[in-house]
Amino acid sequence: MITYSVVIVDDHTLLSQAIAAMVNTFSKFKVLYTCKNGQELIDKFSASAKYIPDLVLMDINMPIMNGIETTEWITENHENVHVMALSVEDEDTTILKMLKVGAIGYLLKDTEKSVLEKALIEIAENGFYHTKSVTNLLMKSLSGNEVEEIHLKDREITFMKHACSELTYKEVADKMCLSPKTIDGYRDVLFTKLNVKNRVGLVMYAIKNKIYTP
Amino acid sequence: MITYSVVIVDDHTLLSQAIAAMVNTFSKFKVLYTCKNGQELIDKFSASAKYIPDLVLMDINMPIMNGIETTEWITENHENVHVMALSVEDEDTTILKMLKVGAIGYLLKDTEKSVLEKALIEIAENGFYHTKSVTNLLMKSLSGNEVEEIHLKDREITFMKHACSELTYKEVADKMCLSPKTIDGYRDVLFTKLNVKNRVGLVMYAIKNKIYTP
DNA sequence: TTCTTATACAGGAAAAACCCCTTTTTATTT
DNA sequence: AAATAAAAAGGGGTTTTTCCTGTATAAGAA
Repeated sequence: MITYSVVIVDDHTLLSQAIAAMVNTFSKFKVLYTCKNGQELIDKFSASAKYIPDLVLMDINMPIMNGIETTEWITENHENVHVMALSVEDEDTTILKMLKVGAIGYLLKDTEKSVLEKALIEIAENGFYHTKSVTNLLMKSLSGNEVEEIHLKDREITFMKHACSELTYKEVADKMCLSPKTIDGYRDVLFTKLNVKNRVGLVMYAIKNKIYTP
Repeated sequence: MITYSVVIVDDHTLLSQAIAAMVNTFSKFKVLYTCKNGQELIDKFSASAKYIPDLVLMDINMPIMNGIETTEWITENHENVHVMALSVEDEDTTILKMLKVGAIGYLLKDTEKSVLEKALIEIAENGFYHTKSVTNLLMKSLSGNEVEEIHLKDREITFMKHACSELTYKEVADKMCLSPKTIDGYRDVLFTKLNVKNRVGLVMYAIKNKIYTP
């Protein structure tokens, strides 16, 4: 019987080790090793071909190099390695971003063991796996409004972080050594870019997109 | 050899099953069952004495009945059951709240398998386990400023949830069927109660304390 | 050089948020 | 029923935010 090699990437060591233990109980799969972040994984891949698995189970929120960047690197450099995203959040845009950079599956962490096994088998044998919620999401995204890229510049991000505080805009301006009117500009640009109506909307966007962590 | 029975409570099924698998590899421990939230656990406890374990590994953020409430119930009704908190967040106040209601240990989810085993053994045999960060925290809390209880009423919480949106206060007033002036009142009371200066402060408090989940 | 383009900044006005203090209404207690 | 406490609402003010439109300036492209 063919066994597929699996690598797990997750900054929560306990979780990754636990999933590793679980995957090892599946007869068709064998965990090669686990990583704490994307950088570690790339280092491994680059070190030797024997560290390159068939499948990567990838958490999205990681320090140093997150799941999206890492998945992008994998699909660009090792196209025969399959990546399945594994995450606690079912935020629409996050899932889409993962699929966009080449993940072929997306599982929420609150799934059953048997579902995980089924997903792994399907990926290994057919090359794809999607939970129903992802399918729905894909349909939503295909039918109509495009999920366009929002590119934020460094200064906008800095401003947004300051906006997630109790500072007034004038105080933010002081911190950034800019005129309050310039800050007005940043804010207005972000309002239209991110499609929000006021500062609270800005704060929510920053939090949802990990620009600011409460 | 004595084996200790363990129950795992976590709404992320995958994680709880994975941890269960891991705990079962520890020779001294045996998982009785897993639960998705506090309510399920209480139902089990109440159903039969054979469902009452020696140890509970408890996640804090759960729907229906969270880790803090559940731990409180356990320590009140089954004082010989030990609870260890298991969480991704190392927010000071959360850890303190857990310890306050009777958890005897606190582990962050990014710990090593071996650390978990050591922790379980220490709890089972000595009845306590604290990671270094918790010890630090306890010292901080003991030396000085008391962590005083902030009691929020239902309407204040409802208001706060609405404040975490792009609605204006006037619109919030409409939603709650109150005069804008009453909303003004709620806001001002919360500002002093929670020691924040503006709406963003309110939003941050709500998020940090899981009153609103982005 | 001239034409863009991006960035920093301004004036002004209206809306919303914030603050303090008072009154009415409703519920609770005695 | 009267006293008291709490919740809801209002008056009127200042500050901040929001939303326009428009200008100066420097850097890069034609």
